[in-house]
Amino acid sequence: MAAPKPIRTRRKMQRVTIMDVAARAELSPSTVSLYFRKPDAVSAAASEAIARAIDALDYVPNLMAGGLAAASSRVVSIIVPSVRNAFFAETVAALQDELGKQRLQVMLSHTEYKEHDEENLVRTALSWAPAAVVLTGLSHSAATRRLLRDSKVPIVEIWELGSTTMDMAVGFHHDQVGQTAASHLIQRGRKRLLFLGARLHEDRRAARRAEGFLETARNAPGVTADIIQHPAPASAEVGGMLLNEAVHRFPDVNGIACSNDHIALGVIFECQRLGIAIPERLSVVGFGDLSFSAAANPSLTTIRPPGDLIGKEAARLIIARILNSDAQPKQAVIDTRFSLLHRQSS
Amino acid sequence: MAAPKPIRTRRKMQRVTIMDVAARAELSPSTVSLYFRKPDAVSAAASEAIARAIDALDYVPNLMAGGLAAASSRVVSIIVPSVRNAFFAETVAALQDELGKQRLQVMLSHTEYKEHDEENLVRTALSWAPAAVVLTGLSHSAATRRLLRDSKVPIVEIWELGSTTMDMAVGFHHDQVGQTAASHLIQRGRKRLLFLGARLHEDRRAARRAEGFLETARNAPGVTADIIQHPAPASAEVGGMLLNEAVHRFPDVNGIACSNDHIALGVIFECQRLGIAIPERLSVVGFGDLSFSAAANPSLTTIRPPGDLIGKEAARLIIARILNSDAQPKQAVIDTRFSLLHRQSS
DNA sequence: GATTAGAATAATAGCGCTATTATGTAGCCG
DNA sequence: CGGCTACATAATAGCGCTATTATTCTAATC
Repeated sequence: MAAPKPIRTRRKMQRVTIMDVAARAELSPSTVSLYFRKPDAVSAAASEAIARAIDALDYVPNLMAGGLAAASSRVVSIIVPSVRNAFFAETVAALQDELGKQRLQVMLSHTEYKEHDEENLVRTALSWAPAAVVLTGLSHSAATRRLLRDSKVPIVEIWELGSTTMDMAVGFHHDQVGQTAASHLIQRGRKRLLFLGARLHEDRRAARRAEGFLETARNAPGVTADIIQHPAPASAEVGGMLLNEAVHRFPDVNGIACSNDHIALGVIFECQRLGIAIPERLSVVGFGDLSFSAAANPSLTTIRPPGDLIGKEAARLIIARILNSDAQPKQAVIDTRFSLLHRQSS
Repeated sequence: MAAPKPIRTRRKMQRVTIMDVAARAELSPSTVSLYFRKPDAVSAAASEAIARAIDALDYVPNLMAGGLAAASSRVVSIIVPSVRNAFFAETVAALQDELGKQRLQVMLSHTEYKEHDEENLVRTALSWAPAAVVLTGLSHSAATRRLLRDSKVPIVEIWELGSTTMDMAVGFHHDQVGQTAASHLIQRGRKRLLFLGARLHEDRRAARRAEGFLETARNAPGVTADIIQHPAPASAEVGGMLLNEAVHRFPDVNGIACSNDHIALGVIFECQRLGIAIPERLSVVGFGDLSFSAAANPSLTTIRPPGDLIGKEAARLIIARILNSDAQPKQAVIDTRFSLLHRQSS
């Protein structure tokens, strides 16, 4: 007489699995799986039976099991400096919209401008065997680069263009933004220029805009230019403080470019308080074209970065790469440019 | 003579697995797994050997395999109306900071205020066996509720409080915001009040603020109040348009509450253009205390919702629930309140 | 020094799904 | 009408990890 077989293992589990669906539809699990992955390969009758079973059982697929079996997931990992920042929020939103259409999920992380955190975030991102990784900017640690290269995952670097690219990139040249701002102010007859910047020590892209600005301004005959900066994140309050410092240190200033529109808005308000006429006595150029810029008084001349387009193009590259996964991956660099919106403030 | 055994299956795989690490450290995979999950249970010598092996091999754990085996993941799924919206961006950032400390990953989705999309997003979220789900607001479809209830996953509803809660909630009462704005204007001696709102048909929380405003205003003796709205999302531009409509339709208006600070900013700019003195002829109250509100000219009286605190508290509840997963889950409702910041505009 | 609790490590058995291969079944041709 | 292709479905064998159970190995006790 055999000893009663003891129940040995007890495992947690999903309530409804693909096996339950298959049983109810009187088909094999393989066919149900196929129904999800390649619906066209399943007959109409089978499809209907499966759909009914799914509905009746309220089946929710387990994407972790699927991803493990397929050795890949439908997750796209996005790492931005900050979600609080309207620029990146716009790009993230666009990415999510476009990727969502292909049933790709967004996993979001932010570095809060601490670049050395990026490696950990990338490591965690790769733990999910993502379909692609989106990074902000071009400067990444050697370890981060190695991790990503070894993983063979498609990479898109966004919001900045430069000389090197890991895989794909979508963005624009920030030094050109600074150059454009300077050129515009000079064209408006301004000779004493300032760049007001926030957090330039951490925000490399803003720093590059400042450099481009200075370069163009100092190469122009009869024009002088300087940078005034503040370590805090950009805000209207910081903009007001910077404007005060500007008129104190450089009373003859007549052209100002700001690292972004928050700063510029602060400048506008502070000039109203100080009775400095814009644009008569002082021309102001911003960066960002934020939601308030066109409605400001005076309306703000600004340089608009195509945050939305960056997201859309990045998504397009990712999707193209995924659909063409057998083909030789080819590098892609998309320069989205930017546009100067000339309004009342200059 | 046996036929040569043909190679049958070929599978994609991770380059370095926990088995490789174990082999290199001359330990079993179990011990390596333990090293990750309960480091204290592994001897110092073993820990060191494992750490060395991980480093040498550049091992990246596969969280999908881990999640599948453990029947749970370290993902927290967050569903907000819009990441473009500074309010939610702040909360998402705070959540991410706090959850990140516990090695919990954020998976983000947005509905763009289309409530009927929420069910699909929740379904996808649940496919990852998340450790928790965070939803915005209290109104969810019956199917969404059922999905979530059946999943037994901890739920936190944020940014709104009301009579019912699915599981846990962190937020405040939006009708009280409207009441506070109205009371404040009345206290400042204003009798002809307006609420300027954007997208009230989709943004239920803004609509509730409007209701609260109207209720309090109309219950006050000698006070009249109306709502003017615009279907577009809130922006300074819309604010300017609404102010124009306001002074046209109600020339005697002397107190305005706005559905948020973008609207209020537009009102301020438009009043500057029209020569309407704030606060002498018109008092303005906003909602949000956005980055520009304190720096505006005049500085904007506004009601500050604690977006950051909401994120922190939500994270706290989630972490507490996860750490106490064996205990009876207990409902929790946290009223974060909000605060009126009295500045120059009223 | 035999006994044993406790700590550390190892073996075992899947988690739920997909990719691959195998099988069955029509449809078509010479 | 045998044989072949194309299509639909099923069987098979894991993906890389964790939870459980089993086995050591140490250290403490009498």
